Amino acid sequence: MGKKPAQKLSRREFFEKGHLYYLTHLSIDNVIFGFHDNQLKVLLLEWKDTRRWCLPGGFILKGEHIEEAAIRVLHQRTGLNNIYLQQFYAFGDPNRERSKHGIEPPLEVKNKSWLTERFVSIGYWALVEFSKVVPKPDEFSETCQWWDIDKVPTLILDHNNILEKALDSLRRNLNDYPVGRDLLPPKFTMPELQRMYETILDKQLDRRNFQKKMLALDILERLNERKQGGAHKAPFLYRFDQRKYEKAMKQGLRIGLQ
Amino acid sequence: MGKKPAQKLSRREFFEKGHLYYLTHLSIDNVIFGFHDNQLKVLLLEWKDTRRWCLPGGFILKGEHIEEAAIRVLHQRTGLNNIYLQQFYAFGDPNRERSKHGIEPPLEVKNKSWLTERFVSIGYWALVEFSKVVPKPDEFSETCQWWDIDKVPTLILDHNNILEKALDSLRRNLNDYPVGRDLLPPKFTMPELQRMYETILDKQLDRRNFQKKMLALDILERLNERKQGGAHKAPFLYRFDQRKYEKAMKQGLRIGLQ
DNA sequence: ACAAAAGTGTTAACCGTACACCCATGA
DNA sequence: TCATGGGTGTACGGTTAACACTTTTGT
Repeated sequence: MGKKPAQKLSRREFFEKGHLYYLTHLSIDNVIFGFHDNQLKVLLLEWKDTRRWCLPGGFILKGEHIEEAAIRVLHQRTGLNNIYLQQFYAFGDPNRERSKHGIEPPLEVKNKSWLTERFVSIGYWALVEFSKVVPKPDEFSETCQWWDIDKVPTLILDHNNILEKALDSLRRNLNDYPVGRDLLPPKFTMPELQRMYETILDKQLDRRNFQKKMLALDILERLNERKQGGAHKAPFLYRFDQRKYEKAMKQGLRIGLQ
Repeated sequence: MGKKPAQKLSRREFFEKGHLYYLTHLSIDNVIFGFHDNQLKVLLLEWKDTRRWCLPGGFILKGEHIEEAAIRVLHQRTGLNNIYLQQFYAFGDPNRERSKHGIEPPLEVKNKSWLTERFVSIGYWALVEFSKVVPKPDEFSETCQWWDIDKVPTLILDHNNILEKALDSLRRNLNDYPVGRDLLPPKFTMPELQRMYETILDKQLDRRNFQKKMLALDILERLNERKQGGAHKAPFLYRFDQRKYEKAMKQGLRIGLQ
């Protein structure tokens, strides 16, 4: 008890016996951001029964650090490892009960399941490289797919609110820490980096000042290559200097974008 | 069940039956800051049995918002209402078990109590007016008193770490939101306000530039009184403009102190 | 040749910082 | 009258924001 179940629980066992392995009343919700086609995206799941969308989440094993749990969930949905996760808020409204929102466990276990109780959820956000993700639905969901951040439908429970708060936290983070490495491919152009910032901040930035600021941070390395194939002048490719990036990650920056 | 217990639980009932009223595996820890004698203070409790110090904390009733729980705990220890509380982090190390840190429930209920399990704790910090607080120990503690922030002893569990993180969060908050109203008496002088900032930031600030910045925020109102009784030139008294303070609280500031 | 995107440089306004001067008060 | 703390103003330097010009490329 308290360890990882020796074998995967069946759906029914999960409802009936999950509380033997997982912490009750507590869940994790991950807001997984990606960037593609000049759009900020978020990974969502669609429930099998209700056909409603939600954030990828999960529960905490009894011997597991909550961050480990978040990492595990992230890995299960995206296949990715070594991802930067940021805890941003705990959601503790007493109305956070699945039963109050039309999300019932199967009839045969109703009123017996730990899942009908009220849950406090701890929110994490993550930034991932869009192209590397292979979205995998979990056993309760039909599909797992990316949504444009401004087209997200009404989600279950307070998940829209959680997403909102995650975006807030991410934006606040933008001015104090470097970000691009996790959202962009290893090599990228300055205009691409700028689009990313503009998309997250939902704000237009001056091309020339942006370039100066980014270079002044001293975390970028310009390569002797240009991105070919565009319709116009070929822009230089850049990559992050790993060492300097890590350092900036630790001690913070003060970017101050317009 | 799930409601507030009709009458206060005895110590033994609390250990044996607490899980009927409170969420298991979940606790609240409050870091309550005060300011007095040019010192930042934090309110701590001393356990009866182990004589060790800890942060004032508590548990979440089944029908209670986690923030309500934090407010309730704050009220019980300080007697204060309407206090600004800020959630700053959830602590989820699986080693957060009382039993692993020499904090055992009474022998007669050992191994039967929900309190021996591992707990995830949600941290809140609060700023309170030192002089208004009447520290009240809870039923498990001997004393409840203020400690200078730089003289805090070794606390139980990871409470030193929680305190550290709370200070971090408070400092980060300082540059984005107004703060003084909650830590200072209603009328205060500019030097007093400056000492408060200096103490929290642990940094000396230029007197003249500080004054300019604070006034530029446009949340202070200078009164036609001066603080008498000091050894030197009598400084003006100020108070916060409530409406403007609230507004700044919502939309944030960008102070940028040296 | 032209439009559109990218690279580079210049300037003026603003802000943060350092510092000087005067005033009030108690010893 | 002197030391100390408080109130107010100025000047310098660096940063930010606004903007102009040139280069490259596909059509």
